[in-house]
Amino acid sequence: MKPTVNENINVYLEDRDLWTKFKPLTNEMIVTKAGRRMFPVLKVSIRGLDPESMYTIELHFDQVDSHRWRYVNGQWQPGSKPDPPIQRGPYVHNESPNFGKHWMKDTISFSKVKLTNKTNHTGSTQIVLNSLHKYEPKIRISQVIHTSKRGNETIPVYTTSFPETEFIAVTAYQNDDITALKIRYNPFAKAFLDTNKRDERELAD
Amino acid sequence: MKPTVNENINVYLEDRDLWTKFKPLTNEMIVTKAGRRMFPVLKVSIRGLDPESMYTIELHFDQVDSHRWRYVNGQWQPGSKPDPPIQRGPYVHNESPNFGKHWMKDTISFSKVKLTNKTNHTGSTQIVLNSLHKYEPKIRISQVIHTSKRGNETIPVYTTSFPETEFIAVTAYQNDDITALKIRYNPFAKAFLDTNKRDERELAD
DNA sequence: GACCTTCTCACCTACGTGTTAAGC
DNA sequence: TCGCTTAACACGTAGGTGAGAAGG
Repeated sequence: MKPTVNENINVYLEDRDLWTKFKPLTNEMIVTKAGRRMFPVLKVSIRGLDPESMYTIELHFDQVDSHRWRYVNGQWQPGSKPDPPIQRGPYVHNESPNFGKHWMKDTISFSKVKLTNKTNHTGSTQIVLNSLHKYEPKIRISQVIHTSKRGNETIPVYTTSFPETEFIAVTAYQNDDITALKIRYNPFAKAFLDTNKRDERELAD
Repeated sequence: MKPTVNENINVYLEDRDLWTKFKPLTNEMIVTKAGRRMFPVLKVSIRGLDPESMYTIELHFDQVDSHRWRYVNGQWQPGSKPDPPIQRGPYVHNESPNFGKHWMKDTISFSKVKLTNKTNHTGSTQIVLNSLHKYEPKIRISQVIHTSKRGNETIPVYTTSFPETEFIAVTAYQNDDITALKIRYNPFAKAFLDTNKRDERELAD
């Protein structure tokens, strides 16, 4: 059985307005030992798959250059040489494998992926990145073909990436403007939004 | 392609010790408008699947008799005639479809299924039951066969049920002993466990 | 009245945030 | 010292409990 390579596959980035608020400031994503979720969350919608065929969807993080970056005087500057690269598998979306009609039904969210700077992770949700290196998320769609009674083939049929979602991995935020945007739009950081509002009120008194 | 009907499939109930605490008292499960999780949670481990074949796993609730039950003087008594039966689809485990090797890797938990007494539900996790009727959970394993470019067949290959997990659906607990067991073993009910302990301490003072 | 259902509530579990101080 | 990382923390989101009063 041959893969149904559909020439009409398209992957659309959701929440593009939000991503474009971060992009011009150079976005940052926290990495921790246990793993930290991304914010904004990467979400896509997909069209053009064969509804009855089976697909697996993966998220990669491509290192976009060969620099270790430094934040100096409010500016990101490329350093001399990068840390040794990390070879790790991609994050496989937790609803994989599934039918084309499933993937096209609703927006696909990568909210469960966790970014970490520690190897030796058992969980399938953690992805290891080098801190202070620049990455670009990439989506790969592969078709799952049942070739015989004893095997399956996973054949890439589409790959795309989103420049708007580029970021530098950090262990603590460097740019205060990035921190402010994270607090403003991430519901889980509402504690700090309320504090800011209270401060404003106290200043007004 | 023919289904790989494996004669060696076996499904084992997990947490059997916990279930057998409830069984002799006649277990009860709450149904609510929004849907209520089961406790204990139904968990199984599966062996004997073909690792490379694809399966879907479903949970049914078989009505085990034709009675509407009543709790009178600390005893469950069968009533005369049951309410009209509800015809609804099964709960499909959220990791479906998936490979045999995936299902056999870890214990499979049905923690997300929610029991309700209201029809007209949009969610795929809610299962409608008749209150005061007796049910027995049943697991069905079906193999997914890609028959052609434009279709899949889902063929049942194994079905089993667990007498230990039988229960009567209720809108409020009838038997205080059942309530006590739920509080004792369900972490989400710890508030009431602490209250009991505090009461005991206050009595001791 | 008796029986069953519904709703609100306090109190938990579980975990996602940036902050801050300490560590290296 | 400086740059970066770690761990504890307060404070949110999100949602799972039975209790108890009210409703039908």
